[in-house]
Amino acid sequence: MAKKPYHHGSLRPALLAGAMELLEQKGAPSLSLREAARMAGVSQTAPYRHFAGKEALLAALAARGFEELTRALDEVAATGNAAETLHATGRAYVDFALARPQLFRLMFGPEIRDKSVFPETLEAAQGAYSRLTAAVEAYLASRRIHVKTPRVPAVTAWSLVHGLASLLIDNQITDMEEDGKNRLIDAVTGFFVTGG
Amino acid sequence: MAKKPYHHGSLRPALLAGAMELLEQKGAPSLSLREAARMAGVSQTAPYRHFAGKEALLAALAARGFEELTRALDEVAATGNAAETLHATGRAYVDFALARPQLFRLMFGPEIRDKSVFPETLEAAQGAYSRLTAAVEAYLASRRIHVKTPRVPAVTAWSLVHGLASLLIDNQITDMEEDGKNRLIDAVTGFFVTGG
DNA sequence: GTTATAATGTAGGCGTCGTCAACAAACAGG
DNA sequence: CCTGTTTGTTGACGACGCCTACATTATAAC
Repeated sequence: MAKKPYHHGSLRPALLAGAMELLEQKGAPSLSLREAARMAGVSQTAPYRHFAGKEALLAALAARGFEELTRALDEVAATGNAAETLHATGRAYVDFALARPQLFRLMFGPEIRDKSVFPETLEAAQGAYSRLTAAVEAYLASRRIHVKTPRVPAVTAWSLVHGLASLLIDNQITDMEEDGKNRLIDAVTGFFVTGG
Repeated sequence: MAKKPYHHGSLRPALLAGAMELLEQKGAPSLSLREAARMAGVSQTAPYRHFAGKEALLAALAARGFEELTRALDEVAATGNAAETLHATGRAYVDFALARPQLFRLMFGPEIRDKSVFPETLEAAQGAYSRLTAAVEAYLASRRIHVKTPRVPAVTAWSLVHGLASLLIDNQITDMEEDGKNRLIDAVTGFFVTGG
């Protein structure tokens, strides 16, 4: 029986892993530093050696989330023509939110008050945003549409998929069987490329 | 000096008023029943005579929010042609979110786990949704577009404005002066009627 | 190797919160 | 007036974030 040593050895990753599990089970507000510490088998104040406070731990989780989202967007980035890629990007964004709703809420919600306080989180978020922008730009170029900056179309496309994802995970869209919901997601995420 | 009587007299509205103020200042998670009770000048457990718990109080606030949103949408419902009305409806939705971000977050966020537990809130939410649907339906009719149900276009329009509102109040869209932001909002909310 | 120093973990406590049980005051209908 | 119900109060429980003071271990300079 390995009795536990005074020092954990890799507490920071252990805390992040436990906290990520708690996050996905119960959401950020119900996640407690104390419970994450319990899962790692350390005292309730040990986490403060690795994170400035609860918000800093959440910010680290959010950064991981943005990295995973970025990866998911990259995976569909080279499929078919620009219109298809844009559609697939939107679909991947919504799929990510549906697969990990609590993480998604944390990434975009108010629990992390100012991302600029957490450079790692900010950078990871910008990485994900750049994938969206790239897909929109490529689409515009393929349609020979020229704009000074792609900001307005990028925000439009982002709003569309972000709004759909938010409404879905917050249970605002009800009374649909699974199949109809899938078609709905395809229709909405495709709206930007198919036009009105 | 009127010393306070044992019975407050109208505690329920007083609690709602105080809680609404706290909500808009600090957000739902930081709002405490105890502080609302303090503002009303009663003991910390008095609110339990009028609300089953914190969530029930929040649900009542959310219901008020949906009623105000409904009113705001009704105010722009009869302006100009159907396309203009739809655009104005979207703009009013975003304006509401910007004017009362914490209330907006509460209305659509996860603090109220299941609206069906709070019929007043559910009904108020459906009232607001019906205004959105009506505007979309009128627009489709004006363009002689026939659909079996307006669900897909309604959800599309809703996603667009809801996503934009969410991104704005969660500070995801930065580095813009006020003027540019206003044009951005006009462009995004108009996207549904102007087409891609 | 010994020893100073930094890193990492613990113990205990403060003030806050949501909620519950038990009790007290005021109102309302007979 | 008397009685039952409504509406308040008091006091407590467990959980939380976070703080200070202290203990243990790793690190590295000599």
